[in-house]
Order: sequence, then structure tokens, then C-alpha cells
Amino acid sequence: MLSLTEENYLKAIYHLADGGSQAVLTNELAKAMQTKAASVTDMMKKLSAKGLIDYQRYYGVTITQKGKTQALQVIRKHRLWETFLVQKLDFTWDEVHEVAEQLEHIQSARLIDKLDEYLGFPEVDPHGDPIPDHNGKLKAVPLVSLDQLKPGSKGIISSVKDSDPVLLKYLDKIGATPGKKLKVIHRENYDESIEVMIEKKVVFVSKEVSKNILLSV
Amino acid sequence: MLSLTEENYLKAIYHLADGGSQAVLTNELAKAMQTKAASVTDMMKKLSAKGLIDYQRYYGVTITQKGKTQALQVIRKHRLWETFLVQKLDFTWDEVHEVAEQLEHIQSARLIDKLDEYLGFPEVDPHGDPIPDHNGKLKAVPLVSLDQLKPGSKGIISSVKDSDPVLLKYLDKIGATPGKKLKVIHRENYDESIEVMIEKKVVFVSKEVSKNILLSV
DNA sequence: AATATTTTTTAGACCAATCTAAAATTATAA
DNA sequence: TTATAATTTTAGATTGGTCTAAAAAATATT
Repeated sequence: MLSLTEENYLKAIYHLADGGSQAVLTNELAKAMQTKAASVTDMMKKLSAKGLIDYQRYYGVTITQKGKTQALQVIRKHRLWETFLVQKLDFTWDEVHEVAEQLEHIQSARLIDKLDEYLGFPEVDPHGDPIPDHNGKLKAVPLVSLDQLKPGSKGIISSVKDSDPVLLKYLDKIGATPGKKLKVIHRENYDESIEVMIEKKVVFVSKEVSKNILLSV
Repeated sequence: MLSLTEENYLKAIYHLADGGSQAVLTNELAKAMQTKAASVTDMMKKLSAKGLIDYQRYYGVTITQKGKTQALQVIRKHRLWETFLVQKLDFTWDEVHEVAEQLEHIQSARLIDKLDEYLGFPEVDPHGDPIPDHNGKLKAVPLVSLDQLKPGSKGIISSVKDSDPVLLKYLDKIGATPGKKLKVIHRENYDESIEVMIEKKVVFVSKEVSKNILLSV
């Protein structure tokens, strides 16, 4: 069984590699884990010895199938708990991340399957991220970030990348939440800010924000 | 903030001292924590330095008011989670202890108060143990264990001491669960086993089991 | 009361996860 | 292509929680 720290590293690697086979560098990981590069190197050796990652010194790591499976189990738990907090306990979507970071480490397969059932086998969490099923299978939906859409194109907001409460509260305020229809009206060349129509309402968002909004088109 | 280990020690001290001011010996604690006496001594110094217990070497420890408050917060969380698991996720009362041992360490006052509300502010957990309120107040109900009742006396099963799944499944089978009316019919002098009537059904229980059944009379 | 037994504490070590500082390696630039 | 900069790794130390073995204190026994 993995330690809490090992689980967190694995999850970070999975996310930084975009779920895929892409290599992750020591410093990236150190930044993501809010720790020092030396600590990361130590952990890489450990995870590598356990067959969870492939590690080549000075060239970063890639996650193995075994590691991916483990990471997806943690992600499943994280997203189910977030859904529980919003659906049942009336948390808002900007409040759930921190608590879910703790709950995701509870070890009980029975608990998480019961929870899944209790929530009605949800497919996405409150931020629109897909929830891996019991076997760790993830429904892959091709998404585009708002900053890549051309004026005139339409889409449905699917999810939000960053879980920073400040961003989430802001998106809530302007109505940019998962499920909403969106149309790009205009892109300003100077700062790449975008004017969009979200369900009849016109709003302006900066490039920085637009990069965090993912849509299905 | 307390570490997971500190919380567990504090809870064990609270329980062994029966919630009170009674002193707890190093070896008792070592047994309860499934660790060695030397480890306990180390931890006692730490908890003592934090003002959570009064520690006198060679004479055991007593829990301070501050320590009691902390212990009760953990106990509140444990019992609320157990209630959640049974009420909402259809766990049986013999399945909840282990998972609640993990969940009780989740740090979020907001979460636990929301959960409390969601469950309808329950007063007791699935084993009949009282749940401390938001302020750590515990409704004190005087209880007697079945082994101390005289033939002829009646009571209502209030709670069960041990959380061993084997015991709980057995009690379920014979109908000895919290809320049930019970009357003592006879005590056998040789082995102190007891014959009782539980809601019209006559059952025999050993002294060992009878010590674990608590009643309000 | 002196001795033996039990309990508790101390001393010193270990493991996981972390750190700082120095060394090694790779990437960049003159 | 050789020097410089950036990144990564190693070496050695630290902290929390644990352990074993030995010492110290309390309790029980003769």
C-alpha cells in the first residue's frame, strides 16, 4: 500500500504528464509539490523501485501503467468526495478542493463504491472533471481551452483547470460554470482577452482566465 | 494542530480514563495503542509539553481540560462518521469502526458541522454511544453494564463497549441492539452467565458478553 | 528489611520524509 | 568549443514516531 506522500506524488506526476506518457521534470514536480528538488529525487527512487514510474536521472520521469492505475484510484476518490460535498453537504465548488485533498487518502474500497452508488454514479465532479469508474476507466472527452477558440465558434463549458477558490468564485459570478453554452464574440489582439456570450450574457475574460476554461465543441 | 498519532493517543487516554480524571498507566496505553512502553513514554513527554496531559514519571497520566476538549472533538468526528456510514451508505454497525478510525482525522470544522446537520444532529452513534455536540458537550446518561444487573431488573440497551465486528455481528443475531428492552431472568452462579428476555425472546449470554452491554435503567 | 520481580524510563538506533550545501550533469552562450 | 548557467543528484543532517536493550524506580515476596 502507498503512503499518503507517495499517493500525492503519483497524482502530481499524472496531472503534470497530462494523464499520459509525457516526461515530468524534477523541478516541475518540486514546484507542484511545494518541496525541494532534492526531496523529489529521493521520492523518484522510491516510486521507481516500486515500479510506479520510470525514472532516468537528469531526464525526469514517466508514469507506468501500474502507477497510472494507482493515480486514477486517488483521483476517483478525490472527485467523488468533491461531488459528495457539493451535492449532499451544500458546499460551493470553490470550497471542496482542500477537504477532498484529505478525504482522497481514506483507504476503503467498500466506502468509495458505496459513496459512488449513493451519489448515483456521477460522471463528472463539480468542476466538470470526469470521474474514473470502479476499474479506473476514464471517459475521454476531447476538450479545447477557451483561449484557443476562434471568434464565432461555440461550445459547452466542460470543466475548469485551476481549483483556486478565487478563480472559481469569479467564474461563478460571471456564470462560467460547467454545462453552460458559450460563444466567442471577439478576441482583442493586444492582450488576447476575449469577449464571449454565456447563455445570453456578454462577458469579457482575460487570456489568463480563458486558458482555464475547457469546452467541448 | 495535533498530528494523527497525537490524536490517537489522546483518544486512547480519554477512553482508558473513562472520560474522567483517572490516571492511565504506561503499559495500559501501550497495550491499547499496540506499541511499546518506550514509545508511550516518548509521546507522554510530547503531550505533556503541549499541556494536553499531566504526566508524572512512573505514575501514569491524567488528561487535562485542554486534552479532553481535543479528544472529544475527535470522538465527535468518529461517531458522526459512523452514523453517516450506517444511515446513508448502508454499512452495518460492525463494519464502520475501522473506516471511522481514518475519517475522524480529517481536519475541517466546516465539514463536520455540515455533516452533523445533514444527519439531523443525531444524539447517538450506531453503537448507542453519545455524540458530543459542536462545543464538545456530551449528554451524560448513567449506564450500567448487564453483568451488574440483578435478576428481575429491567433496562433499555443503550450501547455496546467493544467495537469488535465479531461481537457486533453476534449481538445483532441475538437481537441485543441499542433501543431494545431487556429484562434479566436469571444469573448462573457457576460461570456468571445470564439469561435475559430481549423483546419477548429469551437468550443466554456469557459474562464476557454481558460486560459489553450497557443499559439505562 | 533485604531481595526479587515488574513496570517505567533512558539511551541509542532506525525509517520515512524532509532539508541545505556541495558535487555532478546537462543545456546555453560567447 | 570552451566557459557559464541552470538543473539535478548526492551527501549528510533533522524531525516524528518507532524500536531494542539497559538502567532506574516502584512493587511484591520472603
